Amino acid sequence: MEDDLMTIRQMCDAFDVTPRTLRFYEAKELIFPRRNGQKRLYDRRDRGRLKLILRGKRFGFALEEMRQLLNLYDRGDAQEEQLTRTYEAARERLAQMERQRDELNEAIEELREQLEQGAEMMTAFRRPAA
Amino acid sequence: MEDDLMTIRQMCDAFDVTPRTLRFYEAKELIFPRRNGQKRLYDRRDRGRLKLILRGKRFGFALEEMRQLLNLYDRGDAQEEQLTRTYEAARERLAQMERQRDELNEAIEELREQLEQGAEMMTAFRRPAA
DNA sequence: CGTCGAGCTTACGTTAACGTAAAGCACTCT
DNA sequence: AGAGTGCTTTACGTTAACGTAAGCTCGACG
Repeated sequence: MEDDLMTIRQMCDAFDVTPRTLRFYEAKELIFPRRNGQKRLYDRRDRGRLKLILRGKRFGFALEEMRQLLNLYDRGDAQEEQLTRTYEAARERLAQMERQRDELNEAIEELREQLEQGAEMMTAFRRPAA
Repeated sequence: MEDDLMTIRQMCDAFDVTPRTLRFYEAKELIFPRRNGQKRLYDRRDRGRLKLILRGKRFGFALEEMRQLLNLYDRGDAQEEQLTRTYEAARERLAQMERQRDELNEAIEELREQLEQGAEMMTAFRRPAA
């Protein structure tokens, strides 16, 4: 048994992405599938990277950020500095997300207040039931 | 006293936007300043609309959405239906924002967990103090 | 008279992450 | 042979909300 390779379609089904997406990530040098003739074949490593990429996206990382983080690991020497950098990138992102959440909460509160005032206006404008 | 008009620069200073932004909003038919020769002059109504626009932006409304909402009011007949539509648009947006906040919170939690695991890895990799 | 500053118009540039043709190869089935 | 399927490459299109640059006008000021 080789390395348990998958075609592009199998990948799409497995990860719920389009072929375009996989080719795009490849063009952006985030994954490096091998070829059989001209067809792409994805191995376990490719799947691992893709999984990390998709997870990163959920966290709001841009693709370019993910590329850099992945490349840090890929030097074979996942030494302290690399790990530290990744860790710090993640902590920074976490802080960003928390700020974003706080702003969102403020906006929600503000809008909620507006709506309450609006509700009063509504009843004021409402004509007596027919 | 007329209607207490302002130049584009005064508007920019007052609302902390660029001239480009005001001209852009005008091109998109969100505000309609009058002209003195070729210079724009903004009256109280323009300022009111701009204020609503910027508030809407904070709430995450797109400009096109704001245009539609503003136009509802502008028919002179701010009747029940118009108010209702605006009210519902706002409530919908509020729901969206809450969903967005919830997703963000999930992502934050997930990332936090990852980071805790990562912290363990870090200490494992750390070599004894020099 | 020259030019300076403010404002104007027109119009292309930016950014991210793909979507969407268009056209061609490689196999397989019938 | 023809048709169909799956994959490929190349390359332009999309979206929002402006940024930015070029070139013109107009009134004021020294």
